[in-house]
This record gives sequence, C-alpha cells and structure tokens, in this order.
Amino acid sequence: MAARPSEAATPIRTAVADEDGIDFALIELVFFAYRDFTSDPDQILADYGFGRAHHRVLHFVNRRPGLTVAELLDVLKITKQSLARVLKQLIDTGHIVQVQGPRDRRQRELYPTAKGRSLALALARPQSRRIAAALQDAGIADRSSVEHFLKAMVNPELRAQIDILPRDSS
Amino acid sequence: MAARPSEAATPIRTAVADEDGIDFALIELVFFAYRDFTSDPDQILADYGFGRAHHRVLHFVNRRPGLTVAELLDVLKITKQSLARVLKQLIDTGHIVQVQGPRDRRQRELYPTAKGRSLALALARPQSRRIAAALQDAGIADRSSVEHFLKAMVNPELRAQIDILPRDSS
DNA sequence: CGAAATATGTCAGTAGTGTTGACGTAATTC
DNA sequence: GAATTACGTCAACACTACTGACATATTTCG
Repeated sequence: MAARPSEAATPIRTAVADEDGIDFALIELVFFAYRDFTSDPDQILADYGFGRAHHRVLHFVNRRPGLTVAELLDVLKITKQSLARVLKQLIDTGHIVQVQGPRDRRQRELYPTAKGRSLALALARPQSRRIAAALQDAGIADRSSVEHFLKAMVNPELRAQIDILPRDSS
Repeated sequence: MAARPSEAATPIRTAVADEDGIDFALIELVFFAYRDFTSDPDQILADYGFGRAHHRVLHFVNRRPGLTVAELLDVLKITKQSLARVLKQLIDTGHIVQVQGPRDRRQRELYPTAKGRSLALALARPQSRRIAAALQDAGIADRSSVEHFLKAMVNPELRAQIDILPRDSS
C-alpha cells in the first residue's frame, strides 16, 4: 500500500462541497445538534454516576410503563448484555422496579418509581427547552413539519415503534 | 434507601405525557432519527475496521482541508488522546496525510488523500440520501427551515464553528 | 406428560471511544 | 534564554457496545 511513502499520499487541498450533490451542510448540522442535545442530560447523569445508556432506559420505561425486557431491547436495538448492567443499576438505585408479568410469569414488566419518574423529567426538561427554543428561533410555528421530517429520517420498518409510544396529543 | 423493599418501590403505571409541558415526542424522534442516520455509514466503516470516530475525523478533514490538530480537537470536542488513536490509523491507512504548517512548523495540517476523499464521499452519500428523502417525505420544499432549526439546537457559543465550514451555496 | 420454545439472567471475553494526568520534543514568542 | 505553544505519546481507567455460551423458570405444543 505505502510502497513509496514519498509520493503515495498526495494531499487534496480543496474542500468537499456539492460533489455528487451531497448535502454536507445538513449532515454536519445533525452531528452538531445531536452532540449538544445530549450534553444537557449528560451533565445531570454524571451526578448519579449514570451514563447515556441509563438515560435511554429510564426514558422508555417512563414512556411505556410495563414494557417487558424484550420490548425494551427491541426499541433500543442493543443486546441483552448491554442492557443488563444499566438496568440492574437503575433497579438497585430504586429508579425502576420489575413486576412479574401477569399473564406470562416469565416476563418482567418494567415500571418507573416516583424517583425514576422524577429523574426522567429532570433529564427531559433541558432537552425540551432546547427544542422549543430552536423551533422558536427558526420561526417554526407548526411543530409537525419538524416532527414529520425526523420521523421520515427513521428506517421505515422501525417507525412502528414510534407509533406505539404515546403522543403529546393523547 | 431500600429499607423495606416490599413497599419502598411503588411502580408508576401511567405513562409520562405532557407533564410540565415536556416535548417527549420530539425528544424521542431525535434519538430515533440519529440512531438510524448513523447506521448507514457504520456498516461501511465496519468493512474498513473503522468506527464512528474515524468517520467524524475523516468528514471534517475533508470539509476543512488543512485543519490543524488543535482545530480538529476543538470541533470534535474530544481530547487529544481520543483523537490520537483514530488519526494515527487514518494516516497509516493512507486516508489522511499530515503536512508541516507553512508558517508555524509546529503545526500539522491535515489533508485527505484521494483515498480519504473517496471514503468520505461514500460515507456521506447514504446520509445525504436519507436527508433528501426525509425532506421530500415531509413535504419540506425549503431546506432552510430545517437548517435553521438544527443550527438553533447547537449551543450558541459553538455556532461559530459551523459558519467556518464551507456552505453548499459557496 | 414430556419436549421444545421462550423470557430472562448471568458469565467470560473483547472492542471502540471517551476520559485524566503526566511527560517529552520541537518550534515560536517574548 | 525562558516561557509558551503544538503536538505526540504513555499509562490507567470508565462506559457502552458486542459475541457466544450457559442456567433457570415458564409456557406452549405435540
């Protein structure tokens, strides 16, 4: 590969722009937006010794109380082992409780405690504020266009998961 | 804390909704959208033995050829050590070359090679397609509203970084 | 009923990305 | 000449993710 290092690697000095009609501007903005979007809860989580994974679990358990472990794995798209550690910590710290499934006793339904609900709200608050401020700043009166855009960014076969979740309008 | 496990943890069975006016729907959509947005390049990167960190470095070196190491660290908001590993790999594999700074010889200007440019484009292509499809799906004729929204999601003090980057209109 | 499938939990090992702190070197600035 | 700056590197660690294997309890099905 690097047979002749003296000439093999010629630096390209021009910036990529519209080549192939690629939307670099929006690609980058998604990166920056997400980076800062997650930074607010990250700071709060650090106080609890939690990470981003704990946040996601706590979020979905609060959004869909009674979720089973399998359902949670499916939403998060992670493996059982990845979930195990963070879920155990959240249970040990009293943020989440497990209840044996009423119909199928093999299942463990996951519910937030008052403590877990409280933390979930504390984590969501700055994110919601950031979104609201951005909508206002962009002069977007109708939330639904952004909602539609983001939803369309999700893989079609996974959009079903979103619809299961409660909507603000409900 | 868990003095009386039998009653300390009472499960909350109601889903969080509009409590405190928190926009859970959009918070969730940002998570889902970003998860799938990054999944396309992740698959390509796996073929090279690279990860998401390599992608980001490659992206910004292509967008701002001649970036110094310090500038790259500032954009990515990671530490020198985190960058070192991935940057070394990208240099060793001939995707990026370092050039001694012309004015300040302590600096190392980073440039993509033809190979690096090519990979950056390959990684950006599916992301750009996803964005374009989502805009169309959402019936958003004017990209600028989404662009403005995403930009407003970024911390104000960090927006300067975005403006340095080349715009599609240039 | 007994076997197979399912839901969950757990163990061991590994990888990628991030952190902090310290230290060394070359080059620039003062 | 001394301090600062830009960069590279070493060691140690944390978090999140992965794979593969195995155990247990429960349900389903032939």
